[in-house]
Amino acid sequence: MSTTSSAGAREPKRRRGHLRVAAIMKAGAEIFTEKGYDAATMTEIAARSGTATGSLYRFFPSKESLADALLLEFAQQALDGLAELGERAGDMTLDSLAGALVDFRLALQSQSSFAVALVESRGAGEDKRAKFRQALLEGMARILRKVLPGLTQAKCDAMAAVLLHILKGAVMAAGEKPAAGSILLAEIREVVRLYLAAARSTERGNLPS
Amino acid sequence: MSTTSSAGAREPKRRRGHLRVAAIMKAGAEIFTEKGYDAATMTEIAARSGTATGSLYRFFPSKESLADALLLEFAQQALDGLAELGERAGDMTLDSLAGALVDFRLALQSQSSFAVALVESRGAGEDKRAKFRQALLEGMARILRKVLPGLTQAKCDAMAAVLLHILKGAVMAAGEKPAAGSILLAEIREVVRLYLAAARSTERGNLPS
Amino acid sequence: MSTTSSAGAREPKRRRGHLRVAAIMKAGAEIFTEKGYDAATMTEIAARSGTATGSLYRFFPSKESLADALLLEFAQQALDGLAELGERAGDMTLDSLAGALVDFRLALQSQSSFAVALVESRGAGEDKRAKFRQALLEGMARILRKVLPGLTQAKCDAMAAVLLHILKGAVMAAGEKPAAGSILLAEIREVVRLYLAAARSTERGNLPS
Amino acid sequence: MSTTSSAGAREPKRRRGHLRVAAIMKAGAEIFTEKGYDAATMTEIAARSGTATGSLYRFFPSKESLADALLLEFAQQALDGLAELGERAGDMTLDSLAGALVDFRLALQSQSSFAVALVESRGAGEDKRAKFRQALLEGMARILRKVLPGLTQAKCDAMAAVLLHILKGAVMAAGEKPAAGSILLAEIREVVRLYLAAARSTERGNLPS
DNA sequence: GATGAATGAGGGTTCATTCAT
DNA sequence: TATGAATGAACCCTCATTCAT
Repeated sequence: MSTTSSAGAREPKRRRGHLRVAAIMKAGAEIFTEKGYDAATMTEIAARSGTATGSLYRFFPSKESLADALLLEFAQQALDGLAELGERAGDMTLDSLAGALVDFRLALQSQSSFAVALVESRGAGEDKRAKFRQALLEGMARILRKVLPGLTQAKCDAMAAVLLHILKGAVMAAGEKPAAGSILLAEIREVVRLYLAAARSTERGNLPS
Repeated sequence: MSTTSSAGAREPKRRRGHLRVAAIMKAGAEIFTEKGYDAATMTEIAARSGTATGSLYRFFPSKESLADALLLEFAQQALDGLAELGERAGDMTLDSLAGALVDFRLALQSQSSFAVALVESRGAGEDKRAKFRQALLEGMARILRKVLPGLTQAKCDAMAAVLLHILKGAVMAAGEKPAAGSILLAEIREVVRLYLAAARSTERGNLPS
Repeated sequence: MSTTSSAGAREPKRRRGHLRVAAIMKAGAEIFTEKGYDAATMTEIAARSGTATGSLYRFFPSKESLADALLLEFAQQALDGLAELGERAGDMTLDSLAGALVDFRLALQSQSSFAVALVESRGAGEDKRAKFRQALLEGMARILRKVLPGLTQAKCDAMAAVLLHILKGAVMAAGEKPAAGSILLAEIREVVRLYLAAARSTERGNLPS
Repeated sequence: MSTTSSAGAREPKRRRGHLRVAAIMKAGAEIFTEKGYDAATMTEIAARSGTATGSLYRFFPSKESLADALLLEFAQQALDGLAELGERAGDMTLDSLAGALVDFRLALQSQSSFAVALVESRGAGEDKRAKFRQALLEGMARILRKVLPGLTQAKCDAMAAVLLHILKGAVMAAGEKPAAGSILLAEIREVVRLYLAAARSTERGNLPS
């Protein structure tokens, strides 16, 4: 009881804490996206999120830690999205997989366009990004193994890396004027499809079962 | 002879100036690449190039001007390389063109690994980059029109953008351990080849002659 | 009561802010006076006022803004003093007006010795100074019109400018050793008196009523 | 003979040196006038005078020394002009002396408008200016003693200082639009005349002979 | 715990002065 | 001796971070 009540007493605080953190991360995401890591200022992030600088530093003890948190969130979404796609992948044609991959990447971007800037730009934190990248690669490789089971491990890893890169191009497409953009998107989808299809025929040779 | 000697009288200065500029651009390239535009400091660039800050500012009157110079050099190389490739493209199979494109991109990167960071990075100078990118796209589109004359203008432009993006992946490959790297490179070459080949069959439809 | 206490809650901060600003303006006044605008450094002003550079910039976001504030304060005092003198001027003999003008100028200087350096000094902000000077001239002309109503507008304006300049000489007097200084002051007062008296006889001619 | 010839051998150099110095001082005067002491740069002065920085520093080993030389030149002119006026003063009415004094001050300004800025503005070199000012005061006092021989020494010195200050006002007049300017000048001349005339009647009392 | 004023190291840039040529 | 490129201390200003309230 006392436990419960004390927990209850704390709950609002925690909830408030969560709201604060969410507000800060939202503001951070926006401002990092707008200006890049270096040009973003903690003061502005604090202001936009309606937080005092001191409070901001209670939740994120440094600018880098805020960027890290944002990155982590991005990684979470990316990995979750990839895993979820992996579960559906078995039932898909390569064609629709290609589309799904592009959509996945676009969704990622629109949800967390900020993080990309961070992932690309920061000098420090190389290792964190490497780890995240590794996880992404594994997620992608898992999908490939599911839809193209005949591939060697090495081929699978290489394809994962290449696909990840190609998909990044979808973002570029989204930045263009709608007309040109949708053509670009179609092209990217087509490349992905071609790549997967080619891999399938390669696979045939390996897996004559 | 007297000409030579009199020319020599100022040569050392000029030569030293060129050396200085080269050293500064090298250091700038490195540090911009390592840290990005904002986080790079003129002081560090000066130090790494063995120059006093004041001297650095004699050659490049602002941080931005140094970045611009680096970008220009990169653009020059990129555009020249692309143009040169364009001249050879007519005589190539799509296969060898794919290889040549990848090689071109790699050469670009190794010569000017720096500029990428700048081209990607945030801030002012958006327009300069846009212009450069436009030039690059045109160069690529020109090649495509040469080897795939049946393509529509729009398809050509879209392919140019997508190819440019895919080729950027070659850089990633170069950053890997040799073993994995050469596999990755091979994959990218393969994707490019597939993409070109697919475009050629599309083209057949358009150009039934 | 509660009002008082709640007001008091922020009072210390505000009071400290005011003290800070006052200390900064004092230091700025001193150092601008000692070295002139360009040679004065924000670092030294910060140091002399016991403030960190960053804090200084919180209150005055640029060197120019500090100079402006100083100028404004000076202008305020000058204009107020002149206006106040103008109200008393009607009841004064020209003799006591001469003394009052000199005293006014001296008071101005001792309160704000700083601003003179700024008003005189070079650079941007020419217009602000021109505006201020214009206001001063008008204030002085108003006094003259009151005590010498027969003067033409043009004569009045000219006299105002000349008087303002002569009075500036009082400052010079204040900078001398007391003995020589009081003689100088007496001379200046005398010149002013002479000038006013001469204007009055001129005026007689214009206003034979 | 050998002396003569060796002197002759050196003469061209000396002459060239003098030309250089003159060019530098001219450029220095202009640029100090245009921008003030601090904002003027040795590089620009060198460039405008067609001199290499190194050479400039051979003649004037520091920025301050150049300013000093300019000041000295100004002092020379001022003192010479005053002395010359002193010689004519005996034969003049107070009226024409007033005019002559104003003209003298204006001439000084137009010949060396630069130096005023230097005399007023610089923090260092207080002593040099004091010495110059002292010489000026003596020159003025000498004139006064000549035209108003009955004055006490103290009165004379005080008047000299006040007159010098009033005359400075003539510069202000010269800066105005012609119309207003000539009115102002007339006023200043009038004040000077009044001041001198009043002193003469004072003097009468002292010197009833 | 929350607040936001205060801090001061560090960034880009300038310029008086020096010194290799 | 003349030159002008090189030097580096110092300037104005910013902002991540701390701490008194």
